[in-house]
Amino acid sequence: MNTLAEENYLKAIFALMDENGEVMVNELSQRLAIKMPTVSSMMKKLANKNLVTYESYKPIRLTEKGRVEAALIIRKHRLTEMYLVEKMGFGWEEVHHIAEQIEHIQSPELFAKMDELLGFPALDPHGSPIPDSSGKMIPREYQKLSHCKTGEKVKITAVVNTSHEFLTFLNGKQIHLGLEMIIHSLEPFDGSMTISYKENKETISSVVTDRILVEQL
Amino acid sequence: MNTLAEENYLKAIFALMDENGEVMVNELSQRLAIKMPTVSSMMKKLANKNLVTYESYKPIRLTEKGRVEAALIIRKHRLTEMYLVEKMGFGWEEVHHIAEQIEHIQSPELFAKMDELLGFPALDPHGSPIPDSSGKMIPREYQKLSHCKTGEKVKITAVVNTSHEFLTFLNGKQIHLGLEMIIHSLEPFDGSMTISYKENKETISSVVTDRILVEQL
DNA sequence: TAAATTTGTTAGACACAACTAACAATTTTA
DNA sequence: TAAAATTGTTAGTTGTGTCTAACAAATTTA
Ligand SMILES: [Mn+2]
Ligand SMILES: [Mn+2]
Ligand SMILES: [Mn+2]
Ligand SMILES: [Mn+2]
Repeated sequence: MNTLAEENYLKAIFALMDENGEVMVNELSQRLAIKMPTVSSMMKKLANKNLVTYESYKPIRLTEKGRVEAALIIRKHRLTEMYLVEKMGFGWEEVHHIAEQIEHIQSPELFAKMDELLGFPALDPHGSPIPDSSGKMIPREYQKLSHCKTGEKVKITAVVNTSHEFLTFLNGKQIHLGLEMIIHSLEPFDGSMTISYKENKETISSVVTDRILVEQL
Repeated sequence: MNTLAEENYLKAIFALMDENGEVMVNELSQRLAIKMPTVSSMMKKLANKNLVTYESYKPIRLTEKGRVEAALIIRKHRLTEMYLVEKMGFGWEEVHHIAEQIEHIQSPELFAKMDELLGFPALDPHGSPIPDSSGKMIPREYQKLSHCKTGEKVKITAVVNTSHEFLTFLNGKQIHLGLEMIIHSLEPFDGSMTISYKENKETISSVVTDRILVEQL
């Protein structure tokens, strides 16, 4: 069994591999807010447990075993978030920090029950896919809203960042998953975008459009 | 904030004070399956944090602060057990080891929500009182079934031991909270008791009758 | 290519929470 | 009350996961 610290490293490596392909000690250090020497020595430990491949000064990669263990923690995280929103009435902005703790609970029964009560959901409340119980995850190939062009009609399928502040900002603008919108204009100078949806017309910065994933309608 | 280890010590001291009044290093050591020198040094740490009173070779007691912190962990434990049984469909024999982990989750919102969804329950699935959010717990002074006499009619109000094995044993005999029974006979030699309830007539040992709490009807 | 910057490792320290071995105090029993 | 048993402490060790200081390698910039 892996420790709490090990589990958090695995999850972070998984996310960084997803974003950038390979992972440097430096990146992992910043992501986890843990100093490089600590990360470096943890990588030796994880390599020893055959969860990552790692040689000094070379990039880090999850092994297949490591990838599956990371995916199963992410599964617990996302099932929990979905359960908290759908069955307990929490807002999508409230659940991440609770799931960050519950993802480490050791109880296959608990997560199997959540899964069952939720009807075996494919996505979490932020639109991210929930890995199956063997660790398989269907990758989402949606595009960033920031990459869309004027005149396009799109539907929000996921958000990239799940911080309380970002999601509360979206709540304030009544922006949520499934929302359909038209791109009115795109400011070339700073990438800010004017969109319309329902009765709203809003201008949002590229900081926001970079964190929203959409599908073309 | 207290560590996981500290929280488990506080809970154990609380339970032992409840059972025996005062707590010896030895008892705590056995209860937690942690060697005495470790317990001894932890007591210094907890005394330093003003959670217990402790002097070498003297019995351990929780301070008022320690008592409240212990009660709040027990509150989280029992709310969780109740939630798992009432809202998720677990059996009363399945929930203790899950609650043992979830009791350490730091999220007032999560437990407030459980409490609300459950309608602010006073008792957990094993009949134990749930402390309120200020750490107050109404003690319930039921008597052990083993102390009852032949001919008495009683109702089961709580079970003392919440191990999977004990509760599964009770399930097998269709014994549950709220069950009313008549004491047919009591064997003086070994304390075994013959009881009848519904269509059942069973003889149960004193190991069992010691762990069942009842009220007189 | 040489210097500067960034990235990473090694070495040594520390806090926490566990352990064993040895010894000391307290309580029970003879 | 003396011996034995039980209970508890002290001292020193271990493993985990963090840190800082110092140094080394790799990459970027001049
Ligand atoms: Mn999340
Ligand atoms: Mn986590
Ligand atoms: Mn319990
Ligand atoms: Mn616990």
